[in-house]
Amino acid sequence: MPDKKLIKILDNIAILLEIKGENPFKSRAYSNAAEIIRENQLDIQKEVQEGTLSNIKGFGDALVKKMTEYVQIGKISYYEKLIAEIPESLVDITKINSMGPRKTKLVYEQLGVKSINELEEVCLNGSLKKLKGFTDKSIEIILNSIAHKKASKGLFLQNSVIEYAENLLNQLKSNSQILDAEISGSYRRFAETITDLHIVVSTYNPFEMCQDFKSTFNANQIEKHLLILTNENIPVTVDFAKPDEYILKLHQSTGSDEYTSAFIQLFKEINSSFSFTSEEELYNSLGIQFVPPELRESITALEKAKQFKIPRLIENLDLKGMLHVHSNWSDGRNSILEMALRAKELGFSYIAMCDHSRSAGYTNGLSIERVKLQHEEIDKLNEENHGIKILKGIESDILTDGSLDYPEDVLEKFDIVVVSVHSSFNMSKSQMTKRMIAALASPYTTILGHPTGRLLTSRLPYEVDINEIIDAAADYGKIIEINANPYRLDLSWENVIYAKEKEVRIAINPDSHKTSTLEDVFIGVKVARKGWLEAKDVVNCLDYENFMNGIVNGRISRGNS
DNA sequence: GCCGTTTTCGGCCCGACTGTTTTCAGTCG
Repeated sequence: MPDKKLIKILDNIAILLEIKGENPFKSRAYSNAAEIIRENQLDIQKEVQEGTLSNIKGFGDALVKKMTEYVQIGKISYYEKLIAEIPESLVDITKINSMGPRKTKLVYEQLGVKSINELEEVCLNGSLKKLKGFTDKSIEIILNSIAHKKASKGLFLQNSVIEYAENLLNQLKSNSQILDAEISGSYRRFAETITDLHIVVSTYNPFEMCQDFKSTFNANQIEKHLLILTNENIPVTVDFAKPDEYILKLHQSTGSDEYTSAFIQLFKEINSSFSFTSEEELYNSLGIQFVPPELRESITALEKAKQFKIPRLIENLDLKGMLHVHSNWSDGRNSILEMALRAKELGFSYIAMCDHSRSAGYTNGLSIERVKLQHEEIDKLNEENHGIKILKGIESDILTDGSLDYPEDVLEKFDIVVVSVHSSFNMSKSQMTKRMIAALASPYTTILGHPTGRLLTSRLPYEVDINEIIDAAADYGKIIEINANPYRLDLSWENVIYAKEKEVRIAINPDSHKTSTLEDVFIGVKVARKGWLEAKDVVNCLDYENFMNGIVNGRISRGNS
């Protein structure tokens, strides 16, 4: 388990050095060290004690010395000195859009702004506009970004609480007097972001068990509930119930308010029993079809359940192809073969390498020459036969005019082309929509990547008419991706419902940059389930032959005999 | 601040966009 406090200190040093205007490469050395610890789950204490830290690339004499100090006394004096010089809170300001280190320094020195609230104040009272480099437009961007940040306060990504939630659950389940326990609430429904965790526990002695766990979790007790405030700052409620109440409580605390109140009404009309051994039995007793937790958002699901029209939703095992992954040819960590072999381990029979295209310079995007070399490597790997087929793909930038990033004679060499926006996010809605539709119109386009560009809790989607994009994808017969990166989940499940209505086919893609995140693809399956998708709606549920015949060979209408 | 299968010094991730810039600095992906 890497030391989160240390990672934060290193990241903060990097930003503070940038604000100070130090050598950017010195700053990068610190953020790089933080990244290495995070990525490799490095136990710094162990490395220091065993004297092995200096063997790790990225830790030179200076960093080893600072890490040793941290392990010995729990702090780094270099950092203490730095934050005595520049307020640590300036780090938060650099997270606001258009506020880089230089502008952060400027507003601090000229206006004494040390916090996001103070930044908002100088935006509103007009004093920021007097500074060089700030205009109405940039102030609008800053205010929007602050508003989004405030609105995201208290929201957690599923991904960020999963480890904590499961540990808690295991701790509860390991007690012999606890018969069953499950996380309910918006977490179980797989909401995009959650505000709290709710756990329901089955036991013959609710009140006693509640008391027993009170000290373990350092919690407040209200009757048969425990309220835990965690280090992660996410509020947790643990609800202890007797076995005969357990299923109803679990069910009641899972659905949305709208869903649950409609369900309770139905339940009162029909049922006299209150004790069930499973949720399936509960639904059965009402004479309606079982509704999977992901669908328990609106009463639509309940209506469909009455008509027995809930489809068999897609499951992890339905996926056959891993599309849209990156390798160390662009900004990925692992080689093509490493990515392929891990995908094979996860049960996939084909993988499409989709490294960045040439315009994405910061990602080491592929020049035309390097595309050729990569294709040679893929051919060689396929000849060697590693038990998984490797497809030649690309994630092509959609340029500002909507064109793709290579000439036609290069584009036609790919098996699949994922097209994505990575630049000029601040276009008007109509311009951005037009740009993306132009990309969909290209005969070389296979899949539209992360269609709204949002980053959950940190970046708003760019302005785009997503329904118009989905309509265009339907017209052109193009696929849209559910980008399963836990920060993106883009398309959102609501957009997926609309896409399904329009019969747009979906790809579930991890957009993974290393072997350890290939499993993110299964997070995308949850989004797909929440969007009512079946295996037949998702192109990477096709086996290799059908994918090649139906998607790859049918992609380009001309010159592809 | 890190690194070295030509380097112990001189590179290290680049290029487009934006603003008020008439030749450049800051931000972003």
